[in-house]
Amino acid sequence: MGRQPCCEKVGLKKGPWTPEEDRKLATFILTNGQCCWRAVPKLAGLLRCGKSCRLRWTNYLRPDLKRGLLSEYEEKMVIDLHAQLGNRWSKIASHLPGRTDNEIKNHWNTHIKKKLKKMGIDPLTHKSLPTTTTTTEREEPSSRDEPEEEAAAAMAAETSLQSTVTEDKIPFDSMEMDNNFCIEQVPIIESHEILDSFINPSSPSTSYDGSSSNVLEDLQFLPNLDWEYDHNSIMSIWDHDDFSILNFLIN
DNA sequence: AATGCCTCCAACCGCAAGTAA
DNA sequence: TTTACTTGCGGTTGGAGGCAT
Repeated sequence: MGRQPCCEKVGLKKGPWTPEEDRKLATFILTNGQCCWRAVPKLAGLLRCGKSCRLRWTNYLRPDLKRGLLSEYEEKMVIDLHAQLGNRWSKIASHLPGRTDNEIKNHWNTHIKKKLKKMGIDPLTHKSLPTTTTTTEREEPSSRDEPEEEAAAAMAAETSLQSTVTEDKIPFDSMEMDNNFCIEQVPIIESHEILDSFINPSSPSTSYDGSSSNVLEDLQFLPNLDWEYDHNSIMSIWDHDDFSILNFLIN
């Protein structure tokens, strides 16, 4: 028998998520936690398939995500881990707190791959490309946005980095740092953690315009939930337990 | 200013793996 | 063991925005 689609596709919305859809999904997850994704769109009142909801949450709405470009340090980590693990993006992501497999995969394909090629390193094997490599074999000629000096410096950095890589040991395991974060270990996020990240101004913003200080503002969460509270009011209820906070959110 | 090309990344697709009955 | 279903993963695509001409 053929594989069934993940959901009834007829009448389902595709493409970019709207702030309203984000708000509905986030509200649902806040209220119910992460449960059966297949049921989420129906229960949350979304015309999306469960898969799309899961992806949106894990790649974008999840409050523990970092935003912005990978730091130089994170980039080195990715290169190191890729040398060890290959294209196992989720495994690589599990070593980088707050980063998703999709984000790392995109960054690899758009930035790191090119960088390595310019440095004369094969991004697949992490070994030096043959010196006879022609321009047609490379994806692009040396370009306007990366001067030779920068490439040389990056090469030097990479060389020192590679010296730390061994066959059987990943040189740095970020799970040991900070809060022992690991993506694979956070299927359920406590409501207070979600709220904390939403409310904390240092939390990531969405891509709508990046101008506001938190996701709630970006999603226009407050007005749509008929909240009569401003940011300070939310902070003032912070000492309450989870249940009362959820009631506050829902009612 | 208009047009075309390029880059980036959010989101989709299909398959694999895991799990329950 | 088989079947049906859910979730996770990696490859790919499409569109928005930036840049060059």
